[in-house]
Amino acid sequence: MTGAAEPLREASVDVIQRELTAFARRARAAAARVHPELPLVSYTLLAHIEEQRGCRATDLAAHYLLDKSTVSRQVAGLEKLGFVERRPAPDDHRVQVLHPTEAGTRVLAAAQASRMAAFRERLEDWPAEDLARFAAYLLRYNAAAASPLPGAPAN
Amino acid sequence: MTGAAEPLREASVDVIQRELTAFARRARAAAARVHPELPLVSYTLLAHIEEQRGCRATDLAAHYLLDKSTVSRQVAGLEKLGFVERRPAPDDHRVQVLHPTEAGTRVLAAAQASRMAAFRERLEDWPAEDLARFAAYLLRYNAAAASPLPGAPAN
DNA sequence: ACTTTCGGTTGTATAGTACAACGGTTCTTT
DNA sequence: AAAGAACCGTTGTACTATACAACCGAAAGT
Repeated sequence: MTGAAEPLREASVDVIQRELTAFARRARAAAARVHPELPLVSYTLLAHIEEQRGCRATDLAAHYLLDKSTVSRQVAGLEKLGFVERRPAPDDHRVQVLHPTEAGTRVLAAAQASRMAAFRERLEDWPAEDLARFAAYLLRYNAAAASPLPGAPAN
Repeated sequence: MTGAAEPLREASVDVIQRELTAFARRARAAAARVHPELPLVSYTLLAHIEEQRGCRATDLAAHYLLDKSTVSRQVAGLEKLGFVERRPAPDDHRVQVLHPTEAGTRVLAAAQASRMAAFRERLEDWPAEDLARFAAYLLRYNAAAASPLPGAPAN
């Protein structure tokens, strides 16, 4: 067990828990404010698609821990908006490779820019060193969260 | 302007942006896994109610940047579950002060415990120093995010 | 060939949220 | 004091995000 004799750790974990939760609560509303054009979470998916220069729906589901159906609908939405394009894979007829369209790339760039601007403004007066450490912590935390806990039921 | 001649800052901000977003995406699902009993965001509201030892719905809305109607329904849900109680304010007949019930306090404690456990497990092998710094960064970030940006339209 | 497994879609259900309209209350202003 | 404004909360409606389960077609394993 993690020692009960470490109140400092406990307190830190508690704060982290609380603050990450607070952030999560606000995130959606904030995102909607920052880029109302790109409806939603699709922004993230589109970003991933673009970054990977083409990927399958299953990859998205796996990477973001989303259900297939959710991804399917999100992608359908993006397609209807004309931001992604599906191309059947030549070798495997089951998969369809997703690519951003010209419009998709454009809108994504715009959304990323305003998003970045919002973050930059909030982090404006942070020393570079703290920024770097904060980034590293988040990466580390999320990496741990991504892999299901060892003993978890993983349902 | 934040200097364009600081690629390190940019990179850090980018990572922070991405990772916080990733966290936000997963948070809800994770919360549902950790405490399915307490339907979700309600957990946060209930926690706030308890912490404040009684508060009004409007306070919740203001604090969490939620619409009145959303809070109204959340509270209604919590009440139906028997976790909060409304008491009319003696002085002002418009407001109703929210208090956790016995059951509410109990379930909240349980949820907090399992939530904490999950976080603790994920943060298990972090040095205490890093935990403390991570917590501080999150506090700082959220404090900045809570106050609407100076130039923001705030629509 | 038969059966799994895999990638994706669709049906259905639920949580969370917003906006707009409304009903009472209380406070302001004339 | 009467009229109007501001405030607190609820309800109607709509939409996004999400999951689970059932399904279809294609591919891989036996």
